[in-house]
Amino acid sequence: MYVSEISNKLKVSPDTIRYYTRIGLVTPTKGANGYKRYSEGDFRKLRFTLRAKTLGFSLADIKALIGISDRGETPCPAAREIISRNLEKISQSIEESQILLTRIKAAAAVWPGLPNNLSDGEVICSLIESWDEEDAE
Amino acid sequence: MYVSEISNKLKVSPDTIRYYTRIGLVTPTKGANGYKRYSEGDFRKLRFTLRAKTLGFSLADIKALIGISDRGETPCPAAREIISRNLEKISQSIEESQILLTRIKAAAAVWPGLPNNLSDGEVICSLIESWDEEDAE
DNA sequence: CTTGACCTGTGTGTGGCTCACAGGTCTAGG
DNA sequence: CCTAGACCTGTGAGCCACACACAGGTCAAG
Repeated sequence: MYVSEISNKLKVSPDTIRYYTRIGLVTPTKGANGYKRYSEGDFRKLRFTLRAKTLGFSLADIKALIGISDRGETPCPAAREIISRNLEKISQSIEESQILLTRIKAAAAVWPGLPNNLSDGEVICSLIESWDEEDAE
Repeated sequence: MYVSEISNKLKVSPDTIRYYTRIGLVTPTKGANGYKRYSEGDFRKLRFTLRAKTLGFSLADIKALIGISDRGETPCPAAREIISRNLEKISQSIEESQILLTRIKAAAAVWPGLPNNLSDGEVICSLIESWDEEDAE
């Protein structure tokens, strides 16, 4: 299989497949015409990669898992650990985003009361300039 | 003011200040010893930058706002638009993260029922291999 | 004037792609 | 046999917002 066939089957851009190849997730052989040729195993690895990604695995994580599998060991314990790490990370980032959202909404609400025009070049935008007086250090 | 003084006052790393300088948010002058010297105006721009960042502004956005302000116009309308764009973006990303979280939890829940050991090298990790049958394509 | 602590600028690496570009390959027609 | 053009390929570089490594400069103490 060539890049385009793989990318069609997996419904991602050829560039994505090429990128995964570049970082060493798969190691296709070179055909006579110089094009990269992917094996069935490569295809499965790439499909695995895309699925793992939807579970929040980083490509570095995935590369490690593939390596473990290639050495004949079962990568499931490692995968389990990554999953639990990801759980925390994502919960945290959701929290942070929600805080950010609250902050933005608050800013937007305060807005109408502030002047648009400023007397000199000292202040860039009064909303933001005057903002963090409450949460500043 | 030198880099270190600015970074102390604003409680960010010197590298951050240097980076902001590199991308042109501020344009300090060069002192006799080759060190960059920041004016009061530079300081205010950098403080503004950090505050705007806590509202989700990108550095590109911020650079544009500073440019508008430098030309003597009021950047508040532009800032307003950016804020409303950010509101949407962040709401969306929160939703996506929550979906991801649900998916991971589901995966983790299914896990104990699946075999750890595989008969051959065909499958990398059965949890993930067998995963997306329900949300596939 | 030397030791050493600290500070500086620049270059490079990060993740996960995406895009630009020059060139190769393949098919249809003359 | 050759050519035109469509498509495909590989590689290099760019994106964001920094963080880090490194060589060298600066400054106070001895």
